Amino acid sequence: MAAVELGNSAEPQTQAARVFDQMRADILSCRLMPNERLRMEALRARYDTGTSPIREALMRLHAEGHVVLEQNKGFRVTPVSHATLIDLTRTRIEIEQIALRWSIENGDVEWEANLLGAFHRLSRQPKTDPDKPGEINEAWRREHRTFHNALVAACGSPTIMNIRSGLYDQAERYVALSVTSSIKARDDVAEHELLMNTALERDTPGAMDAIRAHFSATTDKVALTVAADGQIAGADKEVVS
Amino acid sequence: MAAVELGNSAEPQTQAARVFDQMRADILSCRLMPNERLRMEALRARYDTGTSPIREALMRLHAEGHVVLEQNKGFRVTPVSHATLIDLTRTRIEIEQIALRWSIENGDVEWEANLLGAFHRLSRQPKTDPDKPGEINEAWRREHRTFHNALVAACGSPTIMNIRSGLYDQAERYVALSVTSSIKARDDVAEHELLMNTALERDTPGAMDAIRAHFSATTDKVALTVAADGQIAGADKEVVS
DNA sequence: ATCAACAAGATTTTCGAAAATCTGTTGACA
DNA sequence: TGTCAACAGATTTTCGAAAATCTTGTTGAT
Repeated sequence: MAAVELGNSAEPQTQAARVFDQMRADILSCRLMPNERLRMEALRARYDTGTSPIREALMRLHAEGHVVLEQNKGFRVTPVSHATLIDLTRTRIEIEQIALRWSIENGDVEWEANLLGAFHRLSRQPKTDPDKPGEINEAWRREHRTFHNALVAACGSPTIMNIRSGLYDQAERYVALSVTSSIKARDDVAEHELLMNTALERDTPGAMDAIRAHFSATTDKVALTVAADGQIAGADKEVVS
Repeated sequence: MAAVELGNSAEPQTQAARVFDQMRADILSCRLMPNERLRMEALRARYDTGTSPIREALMRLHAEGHVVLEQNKGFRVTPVSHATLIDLTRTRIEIEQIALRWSIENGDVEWEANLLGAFHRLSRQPKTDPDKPGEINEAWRREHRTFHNALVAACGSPTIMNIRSGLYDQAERYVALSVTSSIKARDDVAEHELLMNTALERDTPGAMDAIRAHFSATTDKVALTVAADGQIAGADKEVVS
């Protein structure tokens, strides 16, 4: 009766967990657009499973703030707004500063080594996809996340790390919305290098400034895409199977 | 089959939502003890509903960190530990400082008035239950929460407020564990008054110190109850119907 | 005496249909 | 012509049983 128990990656997963992961990825990458209605029937077809796992996944996504829910009116992908983006950024700056401050205090040689490695890998990745220009390079996104994780990895507080990754997820959605816009410009590498160097030199005030600058710059770019008043183009539509 | 449809407060609720609220309250107050196993059958009996609503509620509680889940081995109330309490407190101090700092910057007359009112109501509540000494006064707990909310109500950041209330919930569980211990001692009123006054005077540095002191003091009391190494007495048991 | 394999029991997880709820439209009445 | 009530269709929510999975206790071989 032994299923594929081997170590592909994480096969022995429950249905609901699989749907949760996939759906979450779909939302964060905006394959499911903000404010899009999520109908049971459509989702069941899309993820090929029963209603219970779908419902469970939606409930978890709801608790994490990725979908909203109205009584007996079903689920929607959490809408985006200019105000939310501003608030999110402001908060992220604060949280990230805490994490980095603690990381600088606690970081050991291992942390330094990992950080250097993560920066190197990131700096060698092109930001835009070589094949499909205008789209973001998937590998770059992975390395970018890894770099920022490495930066605060030594912070030593699971609670802060949890909060931080939740906020990172939220922000990722806004970035995904803006990929169609111009991606080029802006010297990311220099910003990341500054972050790394101030951290390695244990220059806490400098690192705090670098964090603020980096996040502000990112947001300014993204904010252009999200209309100051309301919705994003393409929302309100149904699930695309 | 018609249940109690009357309008106590917010009746027209979905089953799962009701179970979620009740169960959450049971966990935060430690009527469901840390690390306690949560069996479907027992929960269905306890909350008088089907498996689906229970499962949904558990999933949401899982996402909020109130229960943990192992593949095909069911759910447990999230365990407590000394280390977690320390980390939680450290983080709460930082978050609360941010919220209060912003609140002091943005607070208007309305905010000041509410804060004064909340403090007054809190100061007039006895901390221990007049009937059952040794147990915390339910009204006091409500007013206490209200006061701390009022303190940061003007912070203007939904994101920070969300994070904050999540941490408050987590902490509440630890406080509930320690109620059986000595509650008396320690001049809460003075601490809260100091918090209020520094805030009203827009003395941000003073308020930051007051926050740190207040949270540290609370935790020191609670920490005595949670063994430095491991579990709390009475855990590991089953659901008590 | 120790360990592995097996079987019975208990528990979680999933499914599909039934029940409850909401939305939009039609038609009657003022 | 405008308002309201009732109906029909669509959707969410719940239930109870079936399927899959894990745990525990027993047997048999080394």
